[in-house]
Amino acid sequence: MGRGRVQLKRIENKINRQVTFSKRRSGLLKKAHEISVLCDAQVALMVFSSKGKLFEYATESCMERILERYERYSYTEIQCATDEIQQNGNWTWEHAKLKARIETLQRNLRHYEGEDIQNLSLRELQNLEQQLDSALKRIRSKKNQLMVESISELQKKDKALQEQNNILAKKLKEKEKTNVEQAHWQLNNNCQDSSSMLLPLNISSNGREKEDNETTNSGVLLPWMIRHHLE
Amino acid sequence: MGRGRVQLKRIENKINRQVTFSKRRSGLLKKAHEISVLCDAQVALMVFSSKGKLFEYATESCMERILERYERYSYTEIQCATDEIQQNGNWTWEHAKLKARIETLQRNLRHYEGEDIQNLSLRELQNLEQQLDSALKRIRSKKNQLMVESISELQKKDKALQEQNNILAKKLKEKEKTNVEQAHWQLNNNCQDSSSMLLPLNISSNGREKEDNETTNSGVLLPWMIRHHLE
DNA sequence: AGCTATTGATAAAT
DNA sequence: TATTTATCAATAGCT
Repeated sequence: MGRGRVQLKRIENKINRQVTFSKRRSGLLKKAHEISVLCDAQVALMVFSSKGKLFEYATESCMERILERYERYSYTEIQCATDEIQQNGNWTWEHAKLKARIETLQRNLRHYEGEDIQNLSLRELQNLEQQLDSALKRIRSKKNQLMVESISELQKKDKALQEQNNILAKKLKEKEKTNVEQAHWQLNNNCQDSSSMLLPLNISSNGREKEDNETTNSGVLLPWMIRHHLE
Repeated sequence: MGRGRVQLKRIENKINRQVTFSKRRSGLLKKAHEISVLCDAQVALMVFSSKGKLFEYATESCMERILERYERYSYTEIQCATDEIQQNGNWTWEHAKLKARIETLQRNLRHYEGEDIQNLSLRELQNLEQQLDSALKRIRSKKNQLMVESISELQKKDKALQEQNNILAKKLKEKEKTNVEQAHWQLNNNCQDSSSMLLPLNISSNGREKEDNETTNSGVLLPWMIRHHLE
């Protein structure tokens, strides 16, 4: 849609990004509303611009109820697990502790995200920098490892497919040869119309390779498409 | 889009509604993802089908953080809300929510620290890398800013001290001159022992500069030594 | 679940 | 920011 295909990656030009955001945002809100009306669904949508401004949509203008429903959906299991604690009693204390812990974690997280760093001292910034730098190194190394694995797996698959290909091509050749011989034989013996002679079937390398790759890909998940161990 | 214009009202035919829901839902999720990538926005989307099944999308697979951000945006007075809850007595629910949040936060933190990344997919690793990289940039920029400020402040102080120095040196010179004149005067008038004549006091630039710097530093905190606004 | 004819969304230009 | 226009994308109705 629009003058040219769009790459799914961050629009670098700031103006364009802003314009696109504005357009797509209204489109998204519209579609959210449409599905909610057409299909009788409950929808909640929150969009934060890169500048931090919030745009939201909620079916029947009731974000609250939908969020509650979402939380009910998500936390049912945990709720059961903590039923026991309820009887032990000191809820207020427990609650305060958890809240404090959350606040700390959130502050740390925001720092790791490079946000809310206005009030940090040089020393704290240096610690953060060091921490992030080493984390980044580890993550890049892991990413690299995954990619290397993925590549070697693909290469292995590629090799296997080529071999299979060769075998099939060989078989095909033999078959053609047999057909030709048979045709000759028929020609020599019966002297009939030669229109029944078959052209070579078009199962040459290109067409089949593609097909094989497709079936293979849809059947096997490459390492980077999934979590290694489902949680 | 499609074979005919669509009325914005509930689709009565159950089958059609179900099919349309399925199609539009995937379209909506796709568009939510697109705007989030293209425009660098944070998006959270929840869709409940009419049968109550939940479908969701969240930028960087982290619904929790976005919901928190939303709540921060919407209710600044969380503590008031807490008070209400306390009286309503729905402790179990609240407790479960807090615990889940802590768990999520901790997991995210560990990821930001480059730990527990064994089970992440390539895509998740890439998101992490991007996030950390941009955070690191911001932190380094902030650190740099602080250092530059600090340097310019020191330079300003340095300049002021040198001026003060010059003034003091000048005054001293004048004083010496006066002393010499006085001595001469005494000498001429009284012809007494000259052993009482004073040597110039050792208050030359080197010694005093150091002293001044020390007192100044202990009195004024440089910007990078403190949080700008104490929390 | 696939397939098209259509409508809808939107990127670029204004 | 709003409008226009040329294109691409989504999807309604069929199979």
